[in-house]
Amino acid sequence: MKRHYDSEQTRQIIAEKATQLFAQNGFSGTAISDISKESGFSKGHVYYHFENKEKLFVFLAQDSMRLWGEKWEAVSTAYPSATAKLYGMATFVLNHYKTPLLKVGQELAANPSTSPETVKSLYDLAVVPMQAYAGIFQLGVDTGEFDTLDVQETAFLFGTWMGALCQHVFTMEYEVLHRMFQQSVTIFLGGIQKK
Amino acid sequence: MKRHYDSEQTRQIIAEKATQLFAQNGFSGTAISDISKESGFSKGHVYYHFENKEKLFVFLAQDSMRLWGEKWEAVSTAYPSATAKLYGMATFVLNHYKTPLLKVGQELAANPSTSPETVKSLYDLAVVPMQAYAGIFQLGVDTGEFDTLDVQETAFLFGTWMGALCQHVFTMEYEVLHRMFQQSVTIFLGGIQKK
DNA sequence: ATCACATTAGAACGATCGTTCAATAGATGA
DNA sequence: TCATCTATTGAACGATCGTTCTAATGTGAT
Repeated sequence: MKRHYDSEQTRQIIAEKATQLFAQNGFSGTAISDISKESGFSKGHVYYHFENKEKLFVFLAQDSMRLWGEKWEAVSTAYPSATAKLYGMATFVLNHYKTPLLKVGQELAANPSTSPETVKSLYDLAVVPMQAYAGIFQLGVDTGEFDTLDVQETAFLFGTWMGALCQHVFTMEYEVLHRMFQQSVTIFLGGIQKK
Repeated sequence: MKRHYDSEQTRQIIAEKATQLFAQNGFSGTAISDISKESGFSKGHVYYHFENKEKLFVFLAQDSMRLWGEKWEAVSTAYPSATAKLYGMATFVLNHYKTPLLKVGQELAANPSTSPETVKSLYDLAVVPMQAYAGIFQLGVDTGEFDTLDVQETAFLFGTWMGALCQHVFTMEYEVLHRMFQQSVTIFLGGIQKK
């Protein structure tokens, strides 16, 4: 049962361009007409694939976050220690910077006219990276690399910092930003490692 | 030469409500009609005081940033060391959280349709807090409290972190967030203090 | 009381937004 | 080849946006 044209690919293209635009210009800063123009398909066709703008965004955010989690799961095993994992995570976050969708999600969730289901979906999304961070810190405590610490709180603080650094991805050079990420981890580790 | 009604106060009210709305809902997420509704004055009257939306925002951002700098200048002398200043700065940032306008400024500056003068003005704005941060780190290096470090880079990293924590000001309780700020400074200090 | 001017409101504009829908074009199976 | 279904377009909608303009209203000086 083959597709007639390649509708699946069309949907993919729209999704990719939309992700990029949302990440760069925010939710209300991105128009369906922008997505249409950038992807090369008509405005009406976007609605053939996605019910509306909110649902489109939620899908993209969920999808990119799910992919993010899977990729990290696959990569993380290569690092031998919690300390190495933390440096690896910094580079990983930088290289998979679709996480800005989380920030844009905050914008959407904060808006009073956003539907409650959407808000709920968006809050649930933050769980994915937070669990990944928490896993590293729990490991570090268990192995004795890190001081005893509140794992959830530390994950929250680390995640906040990494997410904020991501925002500079459109205005700074990769090399410079990469050094910033590494430096951040070094400082962070200095604050939680066993003396 | 007194004002007829109290136009100065009117302008102040509009500015305050607008600042709050911009900080909470972003630039494109805030409509002039919102500002009108929230301040209690007509939409047309907003344009009596401010030329247009962009100029209004730039004014608010510049004004709040200038005030921020002055207040910190006045407060900072009370702290005896760079370490104490850094903890004080964290509380200060939390209590004067209008800094989110900086984040909103990024949103505006990233939008291609924003006028170049506006973009320039917004970039210049980040200088204010960055200098305040850099001052603390320079002091710490001079007094020997901190390890030798790149002052500008460290200020950038610290500022990024504090700014990101500010974003939670609308969704978290003050007490909890305050502990997060303090904890962040503790971790950060652990990474830069002399061993 | 009246005049001039500062202050405010509110209607109206063109543009753009998210969304809907009827019509078309391409592919498939009979 | 024809009918059917999917994929796609483009026009059109009502709402909302930033902005402008005109008219009304309050104030201080004369």
